[in-house]
Amino acid sequence: MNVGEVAALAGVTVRTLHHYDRIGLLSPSGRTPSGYRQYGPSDLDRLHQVLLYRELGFPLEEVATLLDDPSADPETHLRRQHRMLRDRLERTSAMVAAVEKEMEARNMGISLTPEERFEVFGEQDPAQYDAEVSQRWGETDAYKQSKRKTAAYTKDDWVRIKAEGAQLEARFAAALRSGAAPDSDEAMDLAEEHRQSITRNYYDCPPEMHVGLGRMYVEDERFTAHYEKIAPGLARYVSTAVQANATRQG
Amino acid sequence: MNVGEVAALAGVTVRTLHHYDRIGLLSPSGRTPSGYRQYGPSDLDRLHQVLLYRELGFPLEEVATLLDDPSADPETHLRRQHRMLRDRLERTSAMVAAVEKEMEARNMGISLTPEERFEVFGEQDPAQYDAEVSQRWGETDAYKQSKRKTAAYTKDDWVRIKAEGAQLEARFAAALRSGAAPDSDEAMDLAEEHRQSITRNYYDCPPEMHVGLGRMYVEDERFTAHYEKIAPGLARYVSTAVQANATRQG
DNA sequence: GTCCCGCCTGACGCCACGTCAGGGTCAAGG
DNA sequence: CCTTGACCCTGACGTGGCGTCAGGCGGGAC
Repeated sequence: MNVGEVAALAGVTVRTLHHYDRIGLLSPSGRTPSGYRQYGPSDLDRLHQVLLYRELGFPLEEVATLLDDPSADPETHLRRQHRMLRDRLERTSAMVAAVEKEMEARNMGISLTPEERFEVFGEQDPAQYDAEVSQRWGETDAYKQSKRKTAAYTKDDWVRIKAEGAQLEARFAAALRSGAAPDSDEAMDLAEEHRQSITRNYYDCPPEMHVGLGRMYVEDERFTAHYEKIAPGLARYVSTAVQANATRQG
Repeated sequence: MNVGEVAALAGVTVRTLHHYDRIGLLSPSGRTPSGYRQYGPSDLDRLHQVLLYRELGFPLEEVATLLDDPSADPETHLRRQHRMLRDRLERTSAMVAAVEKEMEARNMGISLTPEERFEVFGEQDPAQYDAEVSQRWGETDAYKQSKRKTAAYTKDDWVRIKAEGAQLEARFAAALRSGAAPDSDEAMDLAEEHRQSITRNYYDCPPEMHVGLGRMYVEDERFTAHYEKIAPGLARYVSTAVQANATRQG
């Protein structure tokens, strides 16, 4: 793909891609003989990450160091992005609430105190995550070692986590074959186990979010295919069990 | 208040306030004999608006024209801010969902198409609101007249809307005095009427949001006072009725 | 009086691009 | 085969929204 196509796809300008090339943040993996930039799939991956981090307010230089850090795998980035996006969601809804409060106050002829109206503009600090951890732990050797260790851990655990997932899927399939209803205790318990394993291994996944994942298993053909390959009807079975489990909990 | 205090309150730097003064976006209403900037309550109001619009991505120059537009009263700004913040909320949760999808995909060894991953970065365009209406209506005289008319309307209707609100509150008070339970049909109907009047006159207010407002009536002392002045116990009565109505609808 | 903090006004710097300028490239159509 | 128009290239300068000194005045606590 050449610049124009990538730009259109990603919703940025050509100039932006030129800029990212110049500062070494994202250089296309190839060039045509005539000098045209040629972007490959891996470049798109990287661009995606760049745009996410940019959206989250990181300066480009920091984005580069984040993405070039060899001790940080894609999962690390996704988890960080997820956490920051959820923070932002919270902050935005606080602002929505503040504006609603102000509207209602005006509606009733009440006026709010300045402190109140400004409180939503408090600390945000985009780079607080690195800063925070550096401040708390210092850039000591212990901290660095722990960081390396965690990175190593993740790689070691990777196989185990994958196996754990596969085993759960197998147990789901067994339940399906045994004729247990998707809203039976057995299926719901499996769903709950699934949710908890996500929370343990990846990110905090409350039942509500879990239901969203479940929906995706039947709505997105590739996720569906993944389950159907294990046992026919499994995608819908898991999805229903997840939903039943969430209802049971709520 | 002098710069430092305002800066601390609003969570911005002194330099920022200097800048806003220089470009004429926010000049303090007074100066001490020695030249110190003196900010009054109205300056804080304006600063609040400025920060909201800035947060929403408007360039400062546009913020100035928005806030200096004599045909736009505070309610107009609040409604616009509210709408844009809700848009942003939607967009952010879409991004959260996208990241979750990606995590889940990786978890299952599925890879997403580039289009899919970039789709959340589609159009956003901060100034789309003005642009949109200008494009659709053109900067014609008809458009300008309609704009003036709406502004005039709002001012004319203001009295009616206020009266409508007061009347509703009186009917709530009557219901309370008559001994009707807050979750009686009578009270819930009043609550529904309240919600619909907000939707008609101010902003779209689904039951869920309405419950939030109701909570505020008992949690914020000034809102409570407003209702208690009409009839003792009215704040909690209205709040409960609103919640009952939302439950009935949901 | 003096010490220190806070305020003032320039003036320069920086980031993430936007916006020309001047010129090569590529594919479709005449 | 040549033109035409859309697309690409590399400088180079401009811009918005401040950050960051530098040099100097104001003010109140001791």
